Amino acid sequence: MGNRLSKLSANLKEPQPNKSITLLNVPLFSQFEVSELRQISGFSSVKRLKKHEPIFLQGDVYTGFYLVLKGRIKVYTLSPDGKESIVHLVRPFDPFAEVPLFEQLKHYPVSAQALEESIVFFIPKDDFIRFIEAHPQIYFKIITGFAKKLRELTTRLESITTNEVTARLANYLIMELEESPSQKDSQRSITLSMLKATLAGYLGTITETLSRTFKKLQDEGIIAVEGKTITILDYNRLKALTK
Amino acid sequence: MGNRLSKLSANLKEPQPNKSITLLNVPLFSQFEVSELRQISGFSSVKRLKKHEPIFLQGDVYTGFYLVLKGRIKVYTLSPDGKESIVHLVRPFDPFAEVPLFEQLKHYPVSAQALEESIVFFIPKDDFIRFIEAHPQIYFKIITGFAKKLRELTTRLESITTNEVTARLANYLIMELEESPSQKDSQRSITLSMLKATLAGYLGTITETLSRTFKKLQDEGIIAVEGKTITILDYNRLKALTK
DNA sequence: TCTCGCTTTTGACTTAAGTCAAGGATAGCA
DNA sequence: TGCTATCCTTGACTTAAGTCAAAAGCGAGA
Repeated sequence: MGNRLSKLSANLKEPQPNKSITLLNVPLFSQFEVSELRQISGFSSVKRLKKHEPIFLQGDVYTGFYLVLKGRIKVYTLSPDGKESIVHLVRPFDPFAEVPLFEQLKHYPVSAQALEESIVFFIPKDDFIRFIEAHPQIYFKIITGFAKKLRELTTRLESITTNEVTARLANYLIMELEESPSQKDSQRSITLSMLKATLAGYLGTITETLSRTFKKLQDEGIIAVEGKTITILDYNRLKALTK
Repeated sequence: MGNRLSKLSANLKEPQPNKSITLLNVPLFSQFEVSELRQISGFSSVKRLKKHEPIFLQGDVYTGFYLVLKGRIKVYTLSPDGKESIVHLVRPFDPFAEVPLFEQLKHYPVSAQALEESIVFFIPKDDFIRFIEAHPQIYFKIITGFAKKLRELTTRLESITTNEVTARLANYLIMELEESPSQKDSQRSITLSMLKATLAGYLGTITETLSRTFKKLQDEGIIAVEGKTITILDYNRLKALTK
């Protein structure tokens, strides 16, 4: 395993190879052998992104999809009047912009931007289609990934239509807590990887309302907010707001 | 082709076989030959549903998925306090409850009910998994179907978070008009296949608000509402509300 | 360390949509 | 044809959240 990792890290052309950052961690590719992963990294490229750096814009010609290796990516749309709507917040090892591959779209239907300093892996569509044809086992993984996205979206839709902002924020905080690695119950705190305005967009509200909602939860002693760090003081009461 | 159709209709055990109702119209299966379609109908069953008849409930043991052959199906969830949230409105030839197949779920995560008199096709999960394994070509169709659902959900999420009810209703009416077969611009009218309360749920609002919104559009001379029939009087102005 | 610009908070106000309650309309059935 | 249950509409009122404006906080670079 150590061998695999170091070979791959070399392929990713990382100046200071971080062994934990490799395609081996990507569920989409987890079934493949090193030789096949080499093949993938052969036609793909690594991109380092600064905070807030755009990746592609709605309407750009569709050339392929991405995997997040490190950081956080925001996938969003802008309505004609400039209102931003957040479609996904993508975390490490998950793909984004892979859906258009299967829709004969010629252009990206959304925009994407790095929320923090990030590393992504770009996979050109034609090479990937060729790879799929030669390795149809990957279909199942693609389906599994889509199923996960569908579940996430239906849950969000449900939350936005039936809950008020307080419940949606509580949902989000608990989800972050559960998804974030380690520190199960020790230090129950979350560091936002985005502007509060972005979180507001994800929750289907605006920054002022989010600010007031944070304040309300803080006044009630349920959380403590210090800049981008939110500490959960009373998990049970937070959970109770969830619905 | 006439031959194929009649054989299949027989398989569906339709008392008065409607030739247009066959698996041949189902995109998921459109690539298969008659012999394979026979195999599918061999392990599946046809269910005739009365208006408002429940199909399965959230929490029921997951036994398989469905295809709509005729009618309209509502897929929904109920929140603890009884508020209904509509996940999908499924039209003929589209599948529903197929996502859990790929999530190792043991129970249906949603409920489903016929909105009008309908005919559905039930496909048991174990038989279908065996079929998939023997016919991996179907993976691509499944992916395509999921991609379509993902697009629909992101569009709805966007519409619900950035638009007001008037725009959402306009969106819906135009979508219905475009999706409904024939009658392109001749008679521009829509017949709702559901209660107005259900449509309200789909649009992320409530029946009173929907009623007032219908009235507003009617007062402005954009549509005419007579019971479940909505006639579009001024397509351009309706489209302009869309955003 | 200071500044400038961006982010966040706060306040006062508006508004779209939800709630509650009542009255009509309508469809399905006896 | 009439009855009843369900569906839909309307009115009066409340409320959560959005808008607009200003001040405060903060952070990256000079």
